[in-house]
Amino acid sequence: MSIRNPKQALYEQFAVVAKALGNPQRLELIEQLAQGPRSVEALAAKLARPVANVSQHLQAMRRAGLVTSERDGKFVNYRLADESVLGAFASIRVVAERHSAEVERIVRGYFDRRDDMEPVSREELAARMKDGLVTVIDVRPPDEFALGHLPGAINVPLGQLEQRLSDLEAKPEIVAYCRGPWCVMSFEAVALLREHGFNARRMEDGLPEWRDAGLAVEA
Amino acid sequence: MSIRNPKQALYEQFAVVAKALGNPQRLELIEQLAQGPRSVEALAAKLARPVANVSQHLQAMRRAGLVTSERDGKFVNYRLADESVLGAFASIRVVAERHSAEVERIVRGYFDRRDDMEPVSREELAARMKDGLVTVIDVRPPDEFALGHLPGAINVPLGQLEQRLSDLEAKPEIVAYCRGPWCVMSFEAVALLREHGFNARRMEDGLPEWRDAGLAVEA
DNA sequence: GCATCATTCAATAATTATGTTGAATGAACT
DNA sequence: AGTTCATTCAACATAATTATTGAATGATGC
Repeated sequence: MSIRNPKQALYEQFAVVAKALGNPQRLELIEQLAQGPRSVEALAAKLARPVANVSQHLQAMRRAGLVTSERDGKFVNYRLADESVLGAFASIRVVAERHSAEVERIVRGYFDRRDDMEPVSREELAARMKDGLVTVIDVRPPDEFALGHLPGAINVPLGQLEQRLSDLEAKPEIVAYCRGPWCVMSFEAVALLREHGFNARRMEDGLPEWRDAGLAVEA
Repeated sequence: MSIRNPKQALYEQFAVVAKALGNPQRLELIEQLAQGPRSVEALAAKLARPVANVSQHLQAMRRAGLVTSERDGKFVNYRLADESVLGAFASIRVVAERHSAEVERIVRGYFDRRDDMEPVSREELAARMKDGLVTVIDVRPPDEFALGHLPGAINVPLGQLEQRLSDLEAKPEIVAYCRGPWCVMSFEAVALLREHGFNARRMEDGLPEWRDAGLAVEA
């Protein structure tokens, strides 16, 4: 029976989606796109990869239904198809975190040296923001900040943090966040702030997760 | 990509997991394993694939952390690593359902065909039986079958149908019947057969009506 | 029209994934 | 010890994926 029954045909389609997620560069593109729509050129610059290569990966994701594209002048802007794409990314990350010895090794080796940096959850941060007890800094580059950030957050790109320490208000606590749970910049920011005597922590998640949770975003 | 920062290393690990999900056969194995632990042999039988092939897919999934295996006598039982694997499967399915035109096409085609499960009338069936164009299956329990059935019909109780699919002759069409026009079993039988790629319909009436119409009955 | 520039395409080469076959392994049973 | 049998391995062929390069496309602005 070389006939393909509908069930198998469906599995093939599901596999197409999973395959489109099965590449580190494409996952990185997804994380970038989670910040907002981007042109091919901008993404290529972020990943430091050839434009043609990024374009091909984006097209592969478009064929799988992960992203959509729209021409704007001479640019083509890609964006995530919807939040379910981030959901799939997140659930894959959960599997990897739970079952990949390699992930544990990497995480312990790189992140856990600083795991006294207990992260602040979205909910806790939202509550403390309301009470005005916290200064929130967004350590992402200005272009990403411009496309959306936590209400009241101030943008201090990591590279400028050290020069701008004196600008920071001395509220009881400073919370730094960036692109997502694995984004290194917020770790480095907190490390630097603590070095200079600030009471600093990082938010557990990044802006995409904050937005997906239905919390307010400022533009 | 010769230097690999920890972030990229993590993306690579996430990609390993997604890649392991990016194959229709492995997705089907996951669905089977969702029912409970299974041996390689049992899975190979279910998927109707060579044992060595299934074994390799299972090992690929084990390397990615999706499943675990445990020896039990001469069998090796595989099981899902945990429920997060099903979560990943589900979230991929959601993406596919929302964004794949192909999935929509398959689903619509499949259900439409189910809806128009046009029954075969007694007269039409009798004619097609004479021409040898049709395999007739009686999905009632064996005791009822023994008391009388359509000439040439084979008895395949509904519960055994899935295991005995390979026994079925590949005539142009299969017609299932049971106790009467309101007997659910023939509906289910036809649905199952179509799922597996057979061209199947149900007879409008059951055996009593057939007999009452004066048509031949075998005992 | 013509030049510019972001994006896409096409061709190539290298790597990886997949399925098939038959042999090897290793536990259980006689 | 030898046999059986589920599973795994190894070798091979084929197909798919990926990165790279340079050229083609197509919208924009002069």
